[in-house]
Amino acid sequence: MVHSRDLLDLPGHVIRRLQQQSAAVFQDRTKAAGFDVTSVQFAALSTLATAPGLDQASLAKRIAYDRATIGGVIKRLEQKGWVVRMPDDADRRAFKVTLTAEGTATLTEMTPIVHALQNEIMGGLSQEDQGILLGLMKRALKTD
Amino acid sequence: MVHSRDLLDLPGHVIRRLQQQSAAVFQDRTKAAGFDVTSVQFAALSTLATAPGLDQASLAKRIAYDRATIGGVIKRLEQKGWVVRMPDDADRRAFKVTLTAEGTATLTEMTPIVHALQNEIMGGLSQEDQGILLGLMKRALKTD
DNA sequence: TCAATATAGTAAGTATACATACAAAATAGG
DNA sequence: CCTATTTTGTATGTATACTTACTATATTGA
Repeated sequence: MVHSRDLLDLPGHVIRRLQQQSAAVFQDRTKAAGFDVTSVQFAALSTLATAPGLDQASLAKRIAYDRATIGGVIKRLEQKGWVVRMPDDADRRAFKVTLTAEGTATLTEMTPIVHALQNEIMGGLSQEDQGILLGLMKRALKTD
Repeated sequence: MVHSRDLLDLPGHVIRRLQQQSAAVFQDRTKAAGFDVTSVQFAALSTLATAPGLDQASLAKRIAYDRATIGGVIKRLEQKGWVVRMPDDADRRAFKVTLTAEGTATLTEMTPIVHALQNEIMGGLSQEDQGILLGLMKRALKTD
């Protein structure tokens, strides 16, 4: 009996499914609006807009990624012409990452679309339930 | 003002973080118990225990993956000796996937550990809040 | 100051994830 | 019965994600 729990009763499984749904909605809506961007790339751009010249390791910490992953993300953002990497004079190991004019413009266009699709991520929940869900998820994050 | 929303106010971002936390807890706890398994592999094993001889496409549908991803997962489970693939006599395109004796034994050992770690995934939430959160997440899934 | 330690970014390896395309096989429909 | 469509599994390519290891550089502490 204890043994026969359905996968949908395991939070881990449901969270994975929700993340899948979230990523799919993000891709659909941004692509439909003419953008070729992932949610990770958006998070990076969004953070860099607030903190221009941030180094990769600090950026990784802010959006909760490891350095290796961020390296690839930045590389692709650079290839798209949305960010540039400049050597940090104060620390020759590090690169300062900054949005380009095009990156800034694209982010400005994308942001309202990304905000608008958030409601869709949580399916048919009422606004109130969405608020409760978001609040609980934030509290469930150990590094709030 | 509308523009300055924090990333943690975007459900998509929080869901991604929660999925990260969930995967990390899963890895830690299962590894500490001596198992080398991912949550996806567990979901596959768990489903195959209920439906022996299921083909890859059907398995993919049940745990919400595409066929390409499941192909790789099954391949790795096969390499570990936990499942076998047999040609389906009724459909020569398909393979019937079944747990081996070792796969069944391992799943039996792992299951209580996986169930036990679920509470940890949702951090410091009370049992009641965990229930509410799980319920809301399930309702948020479009394909409930 | 100088050796021990820590940190930044990269590389390599593994494991998801998904889109697209393909060959082989099954099914539907006229 | 035969063609058009669909489906199964695989292959390829792209993008996360994380671990371990490595080089270059910074920092710490005796």
